[in-house]
Amino acid sequence: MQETIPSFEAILSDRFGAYAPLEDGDKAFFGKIAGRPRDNYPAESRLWTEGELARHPCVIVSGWACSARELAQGVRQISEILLPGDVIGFGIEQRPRAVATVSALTALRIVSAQEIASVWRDRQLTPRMGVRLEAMLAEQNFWLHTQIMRLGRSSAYGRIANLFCELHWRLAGRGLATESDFPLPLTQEQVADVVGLSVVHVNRTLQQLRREGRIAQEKGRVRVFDLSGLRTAGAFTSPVASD
Amino acid sequence: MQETIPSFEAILSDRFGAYAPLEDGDKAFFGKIAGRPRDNYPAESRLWTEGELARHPCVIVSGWACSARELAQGVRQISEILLPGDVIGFGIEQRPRAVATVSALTALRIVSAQEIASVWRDRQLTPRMGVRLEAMLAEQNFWLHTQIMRLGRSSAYGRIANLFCELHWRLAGRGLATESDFPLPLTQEQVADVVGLSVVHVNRTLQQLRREGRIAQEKGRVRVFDLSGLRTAGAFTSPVASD
DNA sequence: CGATGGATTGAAAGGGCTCAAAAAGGGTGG
DNA sequence: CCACCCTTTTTGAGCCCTTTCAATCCATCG
Repeated sequence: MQETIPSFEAILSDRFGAYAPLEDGDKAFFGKIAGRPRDNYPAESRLWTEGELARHPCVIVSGWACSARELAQGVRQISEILLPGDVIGFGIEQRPRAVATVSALTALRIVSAQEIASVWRDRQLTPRMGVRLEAMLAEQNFWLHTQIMRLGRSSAYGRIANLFCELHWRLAGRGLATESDFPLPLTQEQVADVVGLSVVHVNRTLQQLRREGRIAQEKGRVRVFDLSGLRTAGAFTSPVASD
Repeated sequence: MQETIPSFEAILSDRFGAYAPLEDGDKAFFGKIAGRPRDNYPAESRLWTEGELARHPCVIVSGWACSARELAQGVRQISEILLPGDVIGFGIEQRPRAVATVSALTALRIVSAQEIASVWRDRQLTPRMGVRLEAMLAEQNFWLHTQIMRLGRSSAYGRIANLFCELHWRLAGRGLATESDFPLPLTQEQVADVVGLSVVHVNRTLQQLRREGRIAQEKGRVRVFDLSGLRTAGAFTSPVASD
């Protein structure tokens, strides 16, 4: 189903190159991280718990994760989805304590990346990378605001449309989605925890989106037939001026 | 109604002293900022617009502000409330472009504080202040996650109870609230834009809170009769382990 | 071929919204 | 100090979106 699977290094280049043009030193930097052994986590396992002292940052190699907050008895609200190439627990997330619980949504592979913490501290030493990290933080923040807008002022239909636009945009930026197609390896229950709806209603809303010919779903992927229409329906805005 | 109004410098000390003990150099730092002339904005005026290139950071001297995102025709969702002592547009908010629109909720007085940007860049030069800024960012992030939980998985009653707990906690931390009393200079419409409800329903929910004897309202202040009860009702958690 | 987790469907109840209008404040100018 | 205007708060009633509770269907897997 998925054409060419981009290598982890390619994902890193796409992800960070978007913020500042790549140079030779950068390749070495990414290579060092990419060369490290992976840690594996099964779906729905927990990486960090809110309130704990956080550990060093790491990067997602493959699989999806999320940060979330939990209420009593299995009620949770996911605040952001973390995709391959995203950094977990960098900057804000970990100082002094984890601000949210991070857990795997699918089977997850990550590598640790302590150098990100030091680049962040000594911004002067590697200015290009420092700028990227700031921009990355800003973008992450942008998506948090997006999530707030989604939950506060959108119908179920708009929430899901908007979420799909976000996922498409973010995945496309690192070579993990095509023009009209992106992976969605989540259960409807997990989607419900993102958009703050019941599973049942997520199901019905997805059906509506399909019935109306906006999307199709097949084997963990979503095909988008009318991206601009979906963006209008979800009142989607991207973090950059251009697209 | 309000006992002793803390000076701006006192607010700054409370706000930043919470993250790292104050020393002599800090007083000079705060004094320099506090000595600067104020800029004034009327209620509901706009400081920055989402997507614009941001300017240097500034600190709120008095009044409340918010960052928000707007949809068509006057629909908006406030993502965070900014209180006296809070920094506007520092770190994340401004690089490379403003992530949200910032506007005044009440009459607002601010001072510019470029030094915050430089402290942030050269973390090594003033490590104590650097640590504080990181912690402050982390706390701000914590409240964003709180807002997401509020909007995604709470009833109207829980949302407002939780919001009041947050405001009480944050204001108390800078000497602007007592044990059982905090200012709330917002219209019900503004509250509605925070908690993602209609004005009408905010009104009814406030009535319910009053009828049940949890709170009382008088002249722009809220008296809390049973803080721990309110916290339970709103599933409130604070950003620090202790309280 | 059961077993299991996920997707789907039906029906009823509820919470929150909308629309519209009245009541209550709060300023302002005379 | 009063009259007047504009904003904010309050109230009523009906509707609709979303939830809840149960069951059923479906696919994958040992």
